[in-house]
Amino acid sequence: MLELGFLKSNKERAIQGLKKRNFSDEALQVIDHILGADEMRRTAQIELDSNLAESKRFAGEIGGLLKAGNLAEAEAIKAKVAMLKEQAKDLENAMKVASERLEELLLTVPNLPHDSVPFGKSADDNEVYKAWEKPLPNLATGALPHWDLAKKYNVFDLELGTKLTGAGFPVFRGKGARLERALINFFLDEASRAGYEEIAPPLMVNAASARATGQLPDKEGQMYYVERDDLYLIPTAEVPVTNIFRDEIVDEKLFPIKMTGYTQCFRREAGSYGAHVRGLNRVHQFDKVEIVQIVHPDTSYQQLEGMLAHVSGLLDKLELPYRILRLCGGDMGFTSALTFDFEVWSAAQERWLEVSSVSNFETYQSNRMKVRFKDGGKMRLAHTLNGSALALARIVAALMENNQTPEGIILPKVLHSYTGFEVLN
RNA sequence: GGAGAAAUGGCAGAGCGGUUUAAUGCGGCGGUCUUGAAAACCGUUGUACUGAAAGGUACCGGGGGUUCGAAUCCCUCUUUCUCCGCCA
Repeated sequence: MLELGFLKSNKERAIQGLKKRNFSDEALQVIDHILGADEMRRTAQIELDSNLAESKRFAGEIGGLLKAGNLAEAEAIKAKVAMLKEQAKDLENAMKVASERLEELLLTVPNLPHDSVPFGKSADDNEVYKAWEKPLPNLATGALPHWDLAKKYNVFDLELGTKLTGAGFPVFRGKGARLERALINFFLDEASRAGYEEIAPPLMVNAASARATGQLPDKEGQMYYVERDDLYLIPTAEVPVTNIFRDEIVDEKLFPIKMTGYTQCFRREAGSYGAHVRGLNRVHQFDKVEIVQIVHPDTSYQQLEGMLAHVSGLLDKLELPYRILRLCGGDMGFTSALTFDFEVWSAAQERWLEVSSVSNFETYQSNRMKVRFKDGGKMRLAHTLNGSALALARIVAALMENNQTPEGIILPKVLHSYTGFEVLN
């Protein structure tokens, strides 16, 4: 969440930022409500503190009086303390109410967009940051979309997934399952080579973790929830991996902290229907390798560049046509300050598929998470970043469609040693 | 799942109702000494909120209670360890 101190001294900048996120004048009042709640909390605390200080002083005096055998005097002071305690109860309550309101309001405010973020209402307004300059693959007539190819070559089976679980849970089989495993290993190896520590995290997290990275309360409806144990299935490895550093004071020398994790990701995708979600375009469970960084604030945008280069490198090696978008204020995630999306060309569907989202959250997550470091004796919040590198399902879809031939699907060279075969047929 | 034990600062570990402003040791940081380092010695060393500052308040796993006063007593939850059961 936004830092209260920042809001207090930069109200106008906050308002400009939220306007980029298309906040109405009415919605912008949340800032004033926050500042008001803070004021109330402070007033209550100042009174409460002096009340408690007085009680404490009296308690010490009583100790002395009792030791000296001055019972009458001690009783008189006890009566004073009782009165103070009555008042303290009210003050404590006032402070609690104000604090809770403050926290609640802060949670509803998204991150402020970076200066470079374009204005816009929807995905249509995103800026093409890096276009695909070379020609797109030219498929022969009769080329099939990946869901038809999947049947032809037994790559994955959606009907079977429906039988086992429900719609949106693909079952990969044979060479398809092997390809899945190959891509995971390839992505993890590339991330390790780039200096990311490999993490194999839990696939379920508690509410505190989900709140820290911003899934709660904003995306509660998008996560699977295990009520019996009060746990959430992770929508991305970002959640457990970033939370490794929750409530940690990090030694500045460790920056940049780079971690990668492969996990299956679970998303309810409530409200998504229609042709654009066919096949692997949108599923409830998919494999993804995520890269996460926790860095010094001064270097976060430089590190973001590095992450873009890393993801670009993966797609180059997979020989897939892609473009990079800079998301506009209306399409950015709640917690992000700047997000670049990678989209891969899916030749038979003739559309771009999002395969990676790389973001700098600045201090938005670290403030919720309390990831800090000491900067010359002063505590400062670190910056957090993450990106997909990469999400598998749609990569598989694009590889299948773009590389289809009458003999089968020709896999890019870089995968051959991982799959043990060159043609998926 | 059952029985027992435990949870204190970066770590180890004392304290078990009233100068706890949490002892002591280790580690960290600064200094003296040294050509440099080590050793030794001296000093310093948590977080949050609040305050212009001095200072104040809270925090000894979480929550609640007893008391004028709680790290210390009581209740409750959680976690860890040991043993038993079950099990990949």
